[in-house]
Amino acid sequence: MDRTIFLIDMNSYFASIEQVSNPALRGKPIVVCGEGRTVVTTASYEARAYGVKTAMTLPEARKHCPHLIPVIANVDKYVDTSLKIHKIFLDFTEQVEVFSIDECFLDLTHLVKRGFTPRDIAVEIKKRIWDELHLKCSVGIGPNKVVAKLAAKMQKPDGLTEIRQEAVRGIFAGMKVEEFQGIGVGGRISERLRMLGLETGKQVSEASTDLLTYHFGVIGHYLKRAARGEDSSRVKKYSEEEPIKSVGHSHTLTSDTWDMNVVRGYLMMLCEKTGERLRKARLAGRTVSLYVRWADFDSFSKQYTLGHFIKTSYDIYRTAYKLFEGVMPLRKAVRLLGVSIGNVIADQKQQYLFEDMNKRELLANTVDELNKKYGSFTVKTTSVLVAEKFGILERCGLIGRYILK
DNA sequence: TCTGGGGTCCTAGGACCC
DNA sequence: TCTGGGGTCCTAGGACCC
Repeated sequence: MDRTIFLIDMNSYFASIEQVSNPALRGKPIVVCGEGRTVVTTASYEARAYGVKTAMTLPEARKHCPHLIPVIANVDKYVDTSLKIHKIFLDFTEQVEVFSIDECFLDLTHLVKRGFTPRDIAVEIKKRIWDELHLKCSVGIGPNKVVAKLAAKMQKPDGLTEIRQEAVRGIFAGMKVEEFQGIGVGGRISERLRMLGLETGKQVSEASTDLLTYHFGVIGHYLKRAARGEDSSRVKKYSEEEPIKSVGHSHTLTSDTWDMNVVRGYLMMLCEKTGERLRKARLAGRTVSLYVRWADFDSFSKQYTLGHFIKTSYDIYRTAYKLFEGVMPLRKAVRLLGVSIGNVIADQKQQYLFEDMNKRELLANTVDELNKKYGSFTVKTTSVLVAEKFGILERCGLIGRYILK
């Protein structure tokens, strides 16, 4: 039975939202980026015309376009806009699977059966997104998710590409393996496929399953099918939300450091942010991971699984710091620190009254509530105060934005 | 101012239990 | 006493996605 699957990919998403909300940025070459030692997250089409690309460093981007305007990312705003876009999709089908902040799969088989053409549905969805949010998107249409995903990449911006079932085999057979990027075939895999003499979709689809599974494990089976444009996975319903598996934060220091005070300060900040989000999601976890990238870009991760679930920033910090002690004394300067908590479960206890919580949880919750109401870091726990003492907030570029409010 | 930040999944080896 | 195997959990690293 033929299905009609859409992949809708928002064009230059973060940059377009910034241009919609600030008229002064419209028609200008802008990039959305982070703070400190950062790279381009999204470039507007005006900036792309100069050769500015995602993942470029800011100085590099400026070389291409000297009058480039950098805008600091405001993720809350982008999430908010995503929810509005999802609402539009839900008017067409309940099978809306969120693939990323700017991409969704939609199963519109039922509308096609009722006589609407895929193209007309796509035009209507694009019109609504434009009318209501002034944003453009590319729509890829195919008989399954893999085909829809590749179709969406074929025309940008403001694209609309439909690949019919009868055309799938021919199109996929003629594609180079590098063009499968985005459907689970990244740079490393396509490179290894090439080394095996498999350069096109046709060659991969005709390769022996034994060869593919020998070199790629379980991915081998998937590769052979994907290279033919075959995929039977269904589009999930919007209500079937995937449970969160881990929550974490990482940050590249403004400059490499040997200073343990700076390391401790950053770890506290990261644990504070991680804990805050963990509690906001009403979760608790028991595996704490530490990620360190050294100045020479070498990196390692360490994790520890506790016998009980934790959720306070302090408990996360205690474990993360213990992990860090395992690499002391430092042999190289630290470039990046990351903390995450996994093995998470829903934390029912939080629905109980305050009196059920121990003092530390009560404090953490109260701080979170106040910060939610009045802005991040309005109320500071001791760890943030210590971080502040060592100048970490300033180094993070946070001073003035939060502390002085 | 060379190289961000948020995730997920897979693998291989070791510990431990039956 | 020696040897083997299955299952599960954990760790560290790598690949992938946007």
